Amino acid sequence: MIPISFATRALSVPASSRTEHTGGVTSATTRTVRARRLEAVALELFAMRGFDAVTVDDLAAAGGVGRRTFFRYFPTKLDVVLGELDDALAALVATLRTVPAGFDPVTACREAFLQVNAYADDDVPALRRRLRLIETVPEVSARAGVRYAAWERAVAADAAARWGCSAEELRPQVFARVVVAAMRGVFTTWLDAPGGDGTRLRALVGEAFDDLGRGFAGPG
Amino acid sequence: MIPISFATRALSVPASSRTEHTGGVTSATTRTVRARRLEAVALELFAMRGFDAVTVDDLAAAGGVGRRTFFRYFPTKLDVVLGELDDALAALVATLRTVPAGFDPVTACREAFLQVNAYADDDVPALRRRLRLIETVPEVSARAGVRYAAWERAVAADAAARWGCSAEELRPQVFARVVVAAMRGVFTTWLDAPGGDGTRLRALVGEAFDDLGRGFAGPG
DNA sequence: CGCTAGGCGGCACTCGGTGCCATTCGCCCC
DNA sequence: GGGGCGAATGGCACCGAGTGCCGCCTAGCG
Repeated sequence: MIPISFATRALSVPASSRTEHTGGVTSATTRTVRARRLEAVALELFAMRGFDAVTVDDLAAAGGVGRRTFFRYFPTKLDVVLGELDDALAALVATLRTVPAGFDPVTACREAFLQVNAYADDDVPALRRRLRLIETVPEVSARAGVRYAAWERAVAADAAARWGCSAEELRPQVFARVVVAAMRGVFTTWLDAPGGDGTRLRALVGEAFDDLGRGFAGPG
Repeated sequence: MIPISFATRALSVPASSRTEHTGGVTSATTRTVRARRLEAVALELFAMRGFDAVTVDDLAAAGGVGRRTFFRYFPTKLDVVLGELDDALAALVATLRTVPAGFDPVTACREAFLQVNAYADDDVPALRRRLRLIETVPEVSARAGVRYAAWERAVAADAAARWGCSAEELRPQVFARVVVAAMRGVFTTWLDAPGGDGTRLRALVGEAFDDLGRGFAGPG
């Protein structure tokens, strides 16, 4: 994650960076660098003025990029907030694969999600800002739901394999949705309690999976 | 639910209904009647041409209504598909209130959701069409998520009261999200299995709550 | 040195959604 | 019976997101 200072600096240099042309064949690394800067600048603007009050033109201008180019980096204004959710999905799938077949889905998913949610302390402020935006702006939250659909499919497939049933059956379907929903509930709780750090987040993930494992019928 | 034949008929009479003016103080019943017709016509068009290929102008014209008026009945093109979700929420809350305080949240929610999902056989085809649209079009699905947020708040409040804790704590937060997610999983499963009727739907709801109550750690 | 490929970005367009405002019509009161 | 009154209507203009098209510019290569 790019430190905020970078974003602030970029904001104060609109004209010079405006004319910067990487031009021609842009390498993949250059591409992600630009995307990250665009992202940092955007989050900065959203935090300052609010999501709705910032137009895509603003984002493009502040990032020193044409409006048309902005949409080549992000399919949607909403997706700027969501960031590298797809990378996290890949990590999730990879971790699920490392858990031996003998373990039940709850255990497997607990491991996988603990892994995915292992944030360094330096990344926590940016994460909180991002999640706050997701929670605050309904449209962004909705878009997150769309992106999480792929996670649900992955979890359903893994669970079905471990239970020895089809992924279309009720149990893996419900389990998959429930796991992702639980994670979003964890984020909400973590976000609303002040001063939660990375360790606290992982603890909450663990608790949530405890609940999913033993069920909600018993006492807390 | 208005039978499909009505919608088809309305589609073939654009000009005459165009000039129909209820005018002046439209009663609440007239209003819902118009909304329902608009809705039926829209679902018909969506089914024929696909959601994206139908513009709001099309919907308004087919419903014999100005474009501006259309947006007075539905806040969004997406919401036409979602229908009377808010009425269902009210029913949910009402049912939750009737369950005595002694019962645990899982039992209370089971009752409430069984109640809410009690569809007459006549309504099932329309329901399936609606749900199919929600499942197929990602944007609509996302919008459904936004609308369901109110359900989650209601469930969280109820669960917190029964557990004697705050609604901001982890358990009610996770439980609320999980319950709604489970219901959406139920819909998916029910929809994808051919020939499921209202009874089958309620059976799946029951099964899902069994899972939520006893947890996913044990065997199926 | 010219060619080409590919990123860039301006331009115009579509469509969803909103504010504004004149119109129209039912209803109530005079 | 007629004149407001209030509410729904819907036309119009406008904004912002997203897309297709196309000319431009630069790096790399023959």
